Amino acid sequence: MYKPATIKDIALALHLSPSTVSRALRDGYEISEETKKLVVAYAEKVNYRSNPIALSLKNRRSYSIGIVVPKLANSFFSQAIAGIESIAYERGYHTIITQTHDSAERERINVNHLAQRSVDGLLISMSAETSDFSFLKSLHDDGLPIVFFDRIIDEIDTFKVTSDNFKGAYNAVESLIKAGKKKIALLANAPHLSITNERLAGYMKALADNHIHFKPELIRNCNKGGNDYQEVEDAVKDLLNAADKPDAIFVSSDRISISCVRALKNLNFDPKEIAIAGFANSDVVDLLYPSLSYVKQKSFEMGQIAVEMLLKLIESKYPITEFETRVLDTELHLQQPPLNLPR
Amino acid sequence: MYKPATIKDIALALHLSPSTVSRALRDGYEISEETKKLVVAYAEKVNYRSNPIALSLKNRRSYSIGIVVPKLANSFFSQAIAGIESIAYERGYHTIITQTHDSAERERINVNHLAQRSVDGLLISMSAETSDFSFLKSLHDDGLPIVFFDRIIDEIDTFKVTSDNFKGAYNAVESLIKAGKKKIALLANAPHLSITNERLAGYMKALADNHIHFKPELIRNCNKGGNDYQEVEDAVKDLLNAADKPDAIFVSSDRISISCVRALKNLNFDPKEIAIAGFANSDVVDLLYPSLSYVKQKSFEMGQIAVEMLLKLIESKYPITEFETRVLDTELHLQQPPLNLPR
DNA sequence: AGTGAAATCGGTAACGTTTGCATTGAATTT
DNA sequence: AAATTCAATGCAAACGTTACCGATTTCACT
Repeated sequence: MYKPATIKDIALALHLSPSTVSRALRDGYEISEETKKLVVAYAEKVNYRSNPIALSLKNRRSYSIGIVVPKLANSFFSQAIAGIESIAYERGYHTIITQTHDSAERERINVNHLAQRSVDGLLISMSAETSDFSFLKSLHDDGLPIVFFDRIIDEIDTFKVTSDNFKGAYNAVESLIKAGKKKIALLANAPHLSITNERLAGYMKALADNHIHFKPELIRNCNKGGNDYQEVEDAVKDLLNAADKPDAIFVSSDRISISCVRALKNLNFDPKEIAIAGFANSDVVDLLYPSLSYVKQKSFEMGQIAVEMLLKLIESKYPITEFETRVLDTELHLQQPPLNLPR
Repeated sequence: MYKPATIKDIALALHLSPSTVSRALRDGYEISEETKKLVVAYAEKVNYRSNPIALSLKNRRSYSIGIVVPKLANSFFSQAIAGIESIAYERGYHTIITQTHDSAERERINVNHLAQRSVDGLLISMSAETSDFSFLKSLHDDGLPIVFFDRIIDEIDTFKVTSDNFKGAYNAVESLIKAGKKKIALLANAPHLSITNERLAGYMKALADNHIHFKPELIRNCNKGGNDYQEVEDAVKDLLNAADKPDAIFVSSDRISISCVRALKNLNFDPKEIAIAGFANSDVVDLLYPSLSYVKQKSFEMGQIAVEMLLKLIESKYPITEFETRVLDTELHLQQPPLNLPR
């Protein structure tokens, strides 16, 4: 059985008390240089490592932060996590990553598990399914530092980072209009997500500013957030079989954008006839066919900002009451000119 | 400050001792039904959750397993993790996911951190950069259960799961030959990875079986494992600018396959002239252009099998000395017939 | 010589939980 | 009635660490 050396072992071997050893290892001022050297040397020899579990129990601090995202396979989130880690490691924190697969129940379980593992704080992007935030609210009320990113919620007052979803959507839809599209459908995520509504607003404003009448019948919500391909294909089929067939689709969600591309391919639609623009952070969007214009979020930066906010909360001596919601720009990548395809 | 209810709190409130409360909650036979009901009811009321940290300290068990992979953004790994979680949660274990970004140092840090957090076991797929396995070996010798998956190593004797990389490569290369390709280049990952060599062997055997002379000058290794796009583009450019230009490329690594597709696009090669076949687990491979034949690994299943092996190790009463290496089949998806592209 | 301040170290409790052992009281047996 | 059994509960130690409070020694200064 794996049994690492403890402070007690060292104390016993060196005929010292555990407290002296502890202080020597932490370079306490009250310990003589001589003893320190002795202890440090012996600790080195037996490869002593302080036991983080014992420390967590004692200090109620773990120097680790919990991350909760819907899906790791979603590039946006894995990029954001990379951003989080880049800062966290630098500051001496470890990360514990969990995914919810957009299930409200799994989210609750994961969050509670993290809280009890005494993570020092939580970074969370909400699952599409969650509508009851009370479990988070009570943890937050109890003093657990939480920062929301991307899929933020209004119900809890704390630091938040998200993208300028309104503008991102506006610009994408505008680009479609400028390309001559007149009937632009909207394929959206679950309607109670913050990002869904902001992007919907951007879509509507772009239409209005360009004097295009808004038609509710051109909107489809995919409540499973693109986790279920069939749902997306059905929506696309439904839209494109309508009498008043749209000439473009704006997709307001990362995963759904991909599914929409696949649907157009599977349904054999001519890419010339129906343009796509959508949010997408996959690192291969530019290689997809049919190709699309895409709105890319600054996922890595968002992760960095989120974790910095969280560390501010964690390390602050005094309770913080003034919170900020950072909104990041998005990047619009226009659909590439028609491929130079082989005949 | 966040402070959940403890057994002591309950004991105090109910004028009982902590031990009685503990036994009541675990349904100990020595406690009267009456008391049990009382305790359980009160625990429910104050939302008592046992403190996993204290339990870990006491039992030297954490009911959590550590996962170490090179990169979450790599679909293969996020799929494998989903497989791991599906079983782990069912069996009452939690997962702690970390990524190494193919850095040997980060790998060592993460592994040691997990070991000290007293995970009950480790699931690891090695970083491309690692050549010194001593840190793993010593942990394993000390009794930490470890299971390797996908990128396995010979140096440590334990359970392992990987794909039939030989056959996967063989079939892919064979399919290229059947499609009439004669000069097939190989774009490979770092040469000291287990999977690299197995796939190389499959490539060579397929050539030999089809009486194609093996030419070492058609091989390029990307030591950064596709994390550096430029490295791949350079290799592709180099290959295709040769006098004896290949008519196909077999890519023996997931990320590099994607980079290769991108390189062909950026370098403006005619997909008709140069075919690609490669390992790839991205969920959008089928939508890429230029398109390719791809070998898909059973990532989800691999994760499931790996975690089952690990749990066997963890929960076994007696030390296990007979180890198995499972080898999973791969699926070959042939390049789709030429797209019905718009003129 | 006496006082006291450093310097250096040890003892103990505490974090939350479990567990072997001791204790209590009541019920049962002889 | 005394002895024995049994059910129900409490006590204390332990997991590894640190913080507080003392204890001891040395040494300088009056």
